[in-house]
Amino acid sequence: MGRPPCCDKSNVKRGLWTPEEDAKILAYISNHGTGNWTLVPKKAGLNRCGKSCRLRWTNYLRPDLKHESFTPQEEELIINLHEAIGSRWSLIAKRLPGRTDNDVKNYWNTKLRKKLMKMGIDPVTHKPVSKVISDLGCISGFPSTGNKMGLVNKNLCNMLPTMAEPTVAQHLLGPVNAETKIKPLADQAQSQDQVRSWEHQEQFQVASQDNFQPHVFNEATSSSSSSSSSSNLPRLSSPRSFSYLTSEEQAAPPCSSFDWSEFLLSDPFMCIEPQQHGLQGVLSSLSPSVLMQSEIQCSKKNDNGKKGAASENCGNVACKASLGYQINTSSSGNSFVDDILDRDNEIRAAFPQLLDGYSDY
DNA sequence: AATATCCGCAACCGCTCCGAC
DNA sequence: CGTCGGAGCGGTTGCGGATAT
Repeated sequence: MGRPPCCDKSNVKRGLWTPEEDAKILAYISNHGTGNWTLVPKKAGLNRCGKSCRLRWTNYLRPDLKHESFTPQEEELIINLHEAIGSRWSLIAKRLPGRTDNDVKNYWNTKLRKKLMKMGIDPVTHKPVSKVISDLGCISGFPSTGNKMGLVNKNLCNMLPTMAEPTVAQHLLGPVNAETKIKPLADQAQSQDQVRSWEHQEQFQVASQDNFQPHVFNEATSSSSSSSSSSNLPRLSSPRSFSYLTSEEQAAPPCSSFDWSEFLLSDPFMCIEPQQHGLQGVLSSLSPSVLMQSEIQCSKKNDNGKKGAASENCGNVACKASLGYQINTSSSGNSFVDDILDRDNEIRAAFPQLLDGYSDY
């Protein structure tokens, strides 16, 4: 049984809002504030769904909203944040004072995506389109949907941004001076809980335009250590933060060689608990930076830190992170696609039951 | 001038999250 | 611990204006 609708859709007005309706909702909220949105239309004398009222307020009527066009700085920040965390518009919007998630999303879909494509950059992976096509062309030997290897393929696609190089910022602004490279978010964070708390808004919010600088600009302008910055604002690093490991992390031995069987087994659709296959070991061997980045990606479908932080979901992401790390540090001459195919054959030999019921490819 | 197409934005839809009970 | 319902999120749709033919 599905959930009942929040209101009787047939009896509420839909579509564009009139100035009179706007005036009513503004008057009501200025007197009572925002509270229970389901009660707002009734109390404000509007024949609208409460949800519709909330959207109208948050996306258009809020007094702190900016209605002018996006600045180049905002544009740059959106691109960098999209590269780092994907289409999490609400999180991106929190870094852009006066902008809503809807604003950012629309701006991305109508302007930035096309702009990147014109520049030959894939707006999903933020990689040059030619590289994406060549990678996917190799992978396309797998069936696209409907079987388990298709899911592995999907995981690989999700992972692609973690390998993005050169970066969009470099395309836009030229190469970054290596000496002024920023430290990754993870290095600035005191704990993973801090990152989670950023995700949960309070510290993630950027209050003033003074603090608001895309990190590429920070790279170019910070003279020495970014850690000495007076601002406590966290800066999201892009997925390329893997290459921004601290010297200690770089010196540390990479995590034990990546185990493809664990990667495949960790696929949630495999219905096998990753912990049973030593994933915890993989997790514990990852550098904090890698784990932190994983956390951000993982939180896409698991925002709630309470629920299953070490569950299969994060285990899976940790594997992706591990894979990305391994690829970036691999000295093997093979492409990662070749490695996938090789290892896949091994997996198929070792775990024939995994492919029961699925056709060969 | 009329029509077709494109584009940007506001709004909606369906889903998940999360707190209250 | 499970259920319920409000709030929030991301994807999609549709309208209206701008531009091209």
